[in-house]
Amino acid sequence: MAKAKRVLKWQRDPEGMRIRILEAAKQEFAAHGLAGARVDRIAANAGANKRMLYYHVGNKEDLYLEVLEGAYEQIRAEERGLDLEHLDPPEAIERLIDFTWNYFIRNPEFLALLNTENLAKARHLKRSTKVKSMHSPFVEMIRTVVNRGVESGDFRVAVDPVQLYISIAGLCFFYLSNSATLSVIFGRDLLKKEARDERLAHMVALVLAALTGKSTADFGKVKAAGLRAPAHQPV
Amino acid sequence: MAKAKRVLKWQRDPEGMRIRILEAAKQEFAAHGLAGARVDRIAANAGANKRMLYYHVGNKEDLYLEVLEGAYEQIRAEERGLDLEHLDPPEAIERLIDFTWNYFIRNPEFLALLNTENLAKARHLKRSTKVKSMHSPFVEMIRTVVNRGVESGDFRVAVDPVQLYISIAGLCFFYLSNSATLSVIFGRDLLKKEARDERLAHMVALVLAALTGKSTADFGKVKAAGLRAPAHQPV
DNA sequence: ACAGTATTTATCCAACGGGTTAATTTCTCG
DNA sequence: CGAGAAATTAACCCGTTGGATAAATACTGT
Repeated sequence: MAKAKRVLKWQRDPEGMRIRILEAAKQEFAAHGLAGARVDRIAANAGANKRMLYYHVGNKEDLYLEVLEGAYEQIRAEERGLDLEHLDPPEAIERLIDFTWNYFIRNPEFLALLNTENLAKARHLKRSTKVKSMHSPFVEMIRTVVNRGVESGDFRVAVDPVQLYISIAGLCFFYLSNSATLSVIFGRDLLKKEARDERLAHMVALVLAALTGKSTADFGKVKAAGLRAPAHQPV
Repeated sequence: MAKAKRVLKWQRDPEGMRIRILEAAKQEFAAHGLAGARVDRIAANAGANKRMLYYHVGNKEDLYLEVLEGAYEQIRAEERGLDLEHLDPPEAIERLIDFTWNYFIRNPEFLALLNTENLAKARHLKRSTKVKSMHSPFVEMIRTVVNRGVESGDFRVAVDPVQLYISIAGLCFFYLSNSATLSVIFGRDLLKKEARDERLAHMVALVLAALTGKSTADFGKVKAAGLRAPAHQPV
């Protein structure tokens, strides 16, 4: 009995616990929305007791807001890492689209969270000074790129950077966020590798063609990346 | 007491009841999603007893699916009414964008329902033979328009109609579906009249510029409809 | 080693929410 | 006009769920 080395029933790890809780919450909210999310499932997936959520973060809505803020924080951080200054304008735009597209693919929860927040009419976001203070560098990046493009003659016209930003995001977002229903409607898997590649090529071609006035190879190639529609009745 | 002309407590109206239930359900599901929707609220807003939902339609999920199918049915019907045959290609494309844009504006519940269904990974849509059999005429319309455009020389290149369809829908969908969060991020109301007009002009200009190679007035005009970004830090 | 605090576990509960059962009223048609 | 079917109301049931309370265990500094 002297050897009875005291065996721990559990260890303290507040930081780790908090991280696991927020990660589990992110997955849960992304998968089921705010109303559909279950506090017990979050706790279980975090390997925690339900009480921990309230101890470390707060109630369900606090948890949700924290997740949402974290999601914005993350994308803003990655956006800042993208420097388009040294690229010539068309390449910069392509890089921008490529980044947006792949960020969305790598972080599907982000798309789901945005949809959930929009279902709530941005009720939480409005109260978050944190998010409102996190400005995306993209609009300014686009503005300078477009200006440079117009000066160099690469681009024919000036475009409102906000509109262009929303357009690029929209081209990527809609395809991915709605891939489930679109895949059913069109009767083909829009998320498989070839389909994704084809989509990226199309988006880049579309935007660059509009800006430069010259059609790039991909946009023009009829056969390229299966730009042809399959011979059937889609919707 | 002989005069006691029997006063009715309620009247029978199965068809009307069914319609009111489905309408109330559409609003409820659009406003709160599948998990957030409340059966009692649907009943109340339909001016009915909760039992009526189960009597006329079925359980919550049946109700949801019926609403979803109805939404697809409606847009398909309106789509068929749009004939692009007699327009020359650029005008046809503009008409297409205009229709899509305004349909989404007139039917915001449709956007919300699609988001809800995608959150559910299209689980219900997959089981709906009804929706799968309703083919949108748009892809075929686009195909012929693009072909005509290429032949006439209006368009420089052939584009996959499916990609173009998704792009047009995406440009409209994202802006409207995410207007709540975007409005907060950009610090301005994206749904007010001027903003909507500006957006429509931008989308038409973007797509037509890409297809025709010529920049239209709106796309080029720097001042037009406030294409200029406001002088501040958005996002 | 021990007192005090931080962290975690173990239960509990009241309200909510989907769905059901049973009674009531209206309508139809012979 | 009256009986049976259709439509609707009223009341109830019961598992789920967010949240709270209380007790236990692990750390930390002295």
